[in-house]
Amino acid sequence: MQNLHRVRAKVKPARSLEGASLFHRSPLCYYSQTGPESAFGRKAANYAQGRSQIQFMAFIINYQEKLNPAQYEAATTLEGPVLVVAGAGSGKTRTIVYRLARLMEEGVPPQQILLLTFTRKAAQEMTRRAEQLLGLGGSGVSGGTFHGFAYSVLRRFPPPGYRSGLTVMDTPDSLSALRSCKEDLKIGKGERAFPKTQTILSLISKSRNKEVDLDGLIRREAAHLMPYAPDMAAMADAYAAYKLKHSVLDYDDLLFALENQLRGNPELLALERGRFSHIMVDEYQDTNPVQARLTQLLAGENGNVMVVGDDAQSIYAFRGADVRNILNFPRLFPEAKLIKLEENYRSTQPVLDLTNAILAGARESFHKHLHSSRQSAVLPRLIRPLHDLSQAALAASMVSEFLHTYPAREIAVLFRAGYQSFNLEVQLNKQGIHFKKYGGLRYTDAAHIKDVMAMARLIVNPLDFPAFARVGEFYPGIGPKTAQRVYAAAVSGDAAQLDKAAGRHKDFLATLRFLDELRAAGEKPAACLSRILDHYRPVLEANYADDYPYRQQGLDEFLIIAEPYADLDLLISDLSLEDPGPEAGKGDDDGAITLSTVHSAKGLEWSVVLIIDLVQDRFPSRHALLNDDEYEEERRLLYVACTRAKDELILFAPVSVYNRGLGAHEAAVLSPFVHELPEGVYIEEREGYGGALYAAPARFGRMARPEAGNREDETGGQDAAFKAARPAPPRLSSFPPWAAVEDLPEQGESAFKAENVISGPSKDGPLRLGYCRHRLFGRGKIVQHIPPDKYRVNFTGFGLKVIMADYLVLEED
DNA sequence: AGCATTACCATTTTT
DNA sequence: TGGTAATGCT
Repeated sequence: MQNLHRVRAKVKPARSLEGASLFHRSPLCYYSQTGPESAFGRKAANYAQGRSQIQFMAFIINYQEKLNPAQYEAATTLEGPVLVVAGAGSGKTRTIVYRLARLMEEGVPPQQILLLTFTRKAAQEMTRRAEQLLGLGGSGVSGGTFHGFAYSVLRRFPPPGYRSGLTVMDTPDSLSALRSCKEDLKIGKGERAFPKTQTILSLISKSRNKEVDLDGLIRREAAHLMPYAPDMAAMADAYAAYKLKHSVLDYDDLLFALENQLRGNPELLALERGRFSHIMVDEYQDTNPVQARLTQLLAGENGNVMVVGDDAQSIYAFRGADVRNILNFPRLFPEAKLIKLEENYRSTQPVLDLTNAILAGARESFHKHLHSSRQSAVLPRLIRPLHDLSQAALAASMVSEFLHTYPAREIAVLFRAGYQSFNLEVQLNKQGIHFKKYGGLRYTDAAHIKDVMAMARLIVNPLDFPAFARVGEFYPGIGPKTAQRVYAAAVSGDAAQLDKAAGRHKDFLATLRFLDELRAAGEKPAACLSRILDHYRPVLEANYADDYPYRQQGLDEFLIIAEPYADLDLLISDLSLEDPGPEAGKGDDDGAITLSTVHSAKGLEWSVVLIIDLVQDRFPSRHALLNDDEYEEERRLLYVACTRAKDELILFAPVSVYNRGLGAHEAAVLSPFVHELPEGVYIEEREGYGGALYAAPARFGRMARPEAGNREDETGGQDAAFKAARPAPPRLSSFPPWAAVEDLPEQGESAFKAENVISGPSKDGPLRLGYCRHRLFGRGKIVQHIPPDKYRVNFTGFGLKVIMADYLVLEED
C-alpha cells in the first residue's frame, strides 16, 4: 500500500505541462523551435511570409508508405466535414497525427488547428504522439478537452454575471456547495431515506448532460427516489443560484456557458471560427449533445471538421455521452465523407476473434470487420480461480511469469471498478511486483494542494466561496457556519461588520489581508505562489502535524509546475481541469506494471492484458443489469478492455466471490459476455486445490445451436459462425428498471403481464415457468426468465422480484 | 457552533 | 471497506 501511495502521489513537474492544456501556452511559432534547417520550419516560414505555393512542393513524409489506403484518405482529406469510424487498434491516433503533419506541410499554422477530445488522457496521448512525429512543432497545435477549451474562451469572455472573475469547481467543491444549499433550504434533515448529497449531485449533473429534466430522469433512473423529486428540484435551483452568486462554474456549466456565449455573441462566434481553420474531434462517440453542438458551432456549416470515433467503444453514456452523435454526424453535415478504418494493427487474430465475438452480440450500428495480419498460435485464456483471493494470487504469479518475457510496461491488469484491484494490490506487493494504478487519487485531491489552490483561487476570484470557506477552515474554531458569516461580511465591504464577524479570528483576518495585498501586487504566478506557500507553512505544520514534511515536498513541486505560467487563473484551471495525475510519472516507472480501470485504459495498449472479476454483478456491474442500454454499454466496456491486448489476453472469472454481507464465499456466475462466447476462441483452465491449473474440457452443452431469425448474413463467414454458436443475448424487459427491485403495485403488475410476458419457456433455462419457492418470500409464480440465471417471480404478498436461480427451488407439479 | 465519536450503508466509470 | 451523516460532547 505504501508503494501504491507513493506512486500515486508522485508528480513529475517537468512533464506536467506536456499534457496539460495547450490553449494558453503562448502560441509558439513552431518554425522557430524546429530551427531553420527543418523542412517544417521552412514551409511554415514560407507561409508566414505569405507565399502560398506550398501545395506544389513535395511532401517530406511519404504518406502513402506510412498509411494504409483508408488512413491515407483520412489523413489527406483536409477540406470539408469528415467522419472517420475507426475500429479498435486501427491506427486512429496515427492517422490523426499524420493528418496534423499533412496540414502543417500544406502550410496551415498549428495555431489554426484545434484538436478536441473528451478525456485528458486522450489529449495527452495525442500531443505526445504529435510531438514525436513533428518535433516540438506539434506543440503549437491547440489541443485539449472540451472543458479546457471552454474555459479558455470563457475566461476571455465571461458569461453574464461572472465579470468579477470566474473559477471552476471540482467535484468536492460542487458537493459542498450542494450540501450548503441543502442546509439553507432545511431539506431532508434527519430523514434516513433522504438521498445522499452525492447521489443528488450526480442526478443533477446527469440531467444536464443528457439534457432531460430532473424529474423525468429520476422517474426513469432512480424511481425509488421519486418521493424526494420536488426537494431535489429545489436543491438543484438553489445550487444554480449559488454558483451564480459566487462566480463559480461546475464542469457542466463550462460547456453550456460556452454554447450560450457563442450563440449570444455573433462577434465572438465569428472570432472563434476565424481562429481555427481546421477542427478535429477525437473520441467523438463519447461526446454528449452540447459537445456535438459546440463542434458544429465552431466548425460552421461546411467547415473543415473531422470527427473520429468508434461507436463500439462508446462507454460514457452514464455521463450523457450519446452514441447518436456519431451516427447522426452525416445528417448534421450532409457533405460529410465517411471513412472506415478496419484493419487492426494491434492485436493478434486470436485476440480479435474473441473481441469480434463479444461484439457479435451487440446492437451495433456501424458494421465493421476488424481483421489483422498478425497470426498467432496463442489463444486467449479463461482462468477460473477458486475464489477472489486466489484470483489475486494467481494473477500476481502469472504477472510474475510474464515479467520473464515482457517488460513491465507491456503488462496490464484491468478491472471494472477501482476497488476490484484491492486484493491484487496486496498480492503484488507481497510478490514484490511494482505497479502503478490509474484512476486513483489525483494529485490535486491531496488536501494540502487543495488548500494552496484555494488561496490562489481567492486571488483570482475574491467571491469564490468554496475557496473562502476552505481557507477559513484552516483555523481552529472556524467551521462552515462561521466561514459563511465572515464571507458575507467580507463581501459586503463593511469593515466594521467584518471585524464583528471575524474579530475573534485574528489569524484568518490576517490571511485575508495577506490575500488582498497579494492580489493588489499582481505578481507572476510562481512568485505569488511562493508567497502563498510561505504564508501557508504554519497552517500546514499545524494541520498536518504527522506528515507535513512529506506534504511540503508536494508543495515544492507545485512551484515548479507554476513556473512557466503567465497567468494565475490559467495555472488554476489547468490544475483543476487537466491535472498532471499519476500519468505524469510514467517515464520513471518502467519497472512497474499497470493496474487500471477499463475506462482509464481506453486508448492504451499492452502486450499482455489480464482482466479480473469477469463474473455477474461485477462485470457487468450489477447496476447495469436493469437496463438494456447500460447492459450494452458493459459489453462495449469489455470490448474495450479486450481490445487493449496485443499478444496475450487472460480473462479471470473466480468460481466464488466473497460476499461481505454474508461473511462467506458464495457461488459466482460467469459473466454472460464470456458465457456466450463460442467454443474455441479461448482455452479454459480451472484452479484446483493448492493453486494448480488444470485445462478444462470444452464446456458441456455449448454446442453450436442455430438461432432462429439470425439477422445478418453479410457479416462474413467467421462472424456468422460466432453468431450461430452464441446463445440468445440476455434481453431484459423494457419495463422500467426499478420494477425489477421494487415491489410493483397491482395495476403495474398486470400491465407488465400484458405487455412483457415472454413468448414461452426459454430453451436456455433449466427452470420451466411455473411455481417455485424461496427461503424468504415463500411460494411464487415464475413470470419470466432473465438469462442467464435470473427469474422474475411474483410472490404472494411480496409482489414481483428478480431472483437468482440458485435461490429458487422449483415446485413439483 | 465546532469537533469527536459512532452507526450505518452502499459499493462505477470522468470532466 | 471507507465514506457519510446523525449523534453526542465540549
